[in-house]
Amino acid sequence: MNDTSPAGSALLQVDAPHRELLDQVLDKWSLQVLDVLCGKDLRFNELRRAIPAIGQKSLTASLRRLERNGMIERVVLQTRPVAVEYRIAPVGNTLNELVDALLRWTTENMPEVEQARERFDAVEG
Amino acid sequence: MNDTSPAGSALLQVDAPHRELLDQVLDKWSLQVLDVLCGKDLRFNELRRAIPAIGQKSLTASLRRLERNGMIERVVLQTRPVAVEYRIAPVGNTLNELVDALLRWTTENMPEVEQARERFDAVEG
DNA sequence: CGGTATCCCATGAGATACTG
DNA sequence: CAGTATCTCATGGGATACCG
Repeated sequence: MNDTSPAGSALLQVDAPHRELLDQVLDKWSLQVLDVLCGKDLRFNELRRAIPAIGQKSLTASLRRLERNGMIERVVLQTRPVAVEYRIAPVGNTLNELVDALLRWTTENMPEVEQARERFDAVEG
Repeated sequence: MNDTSPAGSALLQVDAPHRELLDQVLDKWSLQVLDVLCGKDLRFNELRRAIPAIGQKSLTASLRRLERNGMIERVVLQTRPVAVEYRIAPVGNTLNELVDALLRWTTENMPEVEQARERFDAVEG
């Protein structure tokens, strides 16, 4: 690759399948759903309580998307009335490890980020 | 932590500062802007050509956000007419390494993801 | 060249009501 | 309990025109 070739990975382009997958599993709510399910299996309403800010509609959409991509499994327990349990799939666990790495990155770099923000806001203030 | 404690990292909650930082530097376009700038420094219109799908407005917004958080630097070259160059900051480079890890994850798990999608789509068809 | 300003629309997501 | 259906609204982002 010489210095006139286009930089950047094609996998990150908005229409690329890899990028589409990232968008579907790392969206606003799925990040958190995945995270709480890594701790333990939970039922629908337990998830709602674990993530108080989420709405029914968003939780349902997030669960369906994560299930469709194989990150979690939906288990219908044959009780009366029926109960539904969600559990993390192995591949979902590997994704969560990367999310944890992102979280560690934010923690390590937060001081530097806040200094940058102060400098920026001071100029354009 | 026993098995009745709430699962999940508080840092991922929607109003947490760490989460807000992730949202600001990993949004739809910033991911790609960061990526192409990791290869080489680029001017505004060079960035537009490197990311054809991006609009002026989105590019400007993305660059400002990345600059404010210290991920990139905006350098005004004193030429005639004035030129502006954007370059990745060290902290931006460390972030890009994590994004690369995410991309590798998608590549490794794409076959399994596609199988999961087929199973899901076959049932709810 | 490197933006800013304005209008417009599609999507995400909250609130609320209802159902097997 | 575990959703579905509907309405509404805020935000992101595309298109276009203009500016120093």
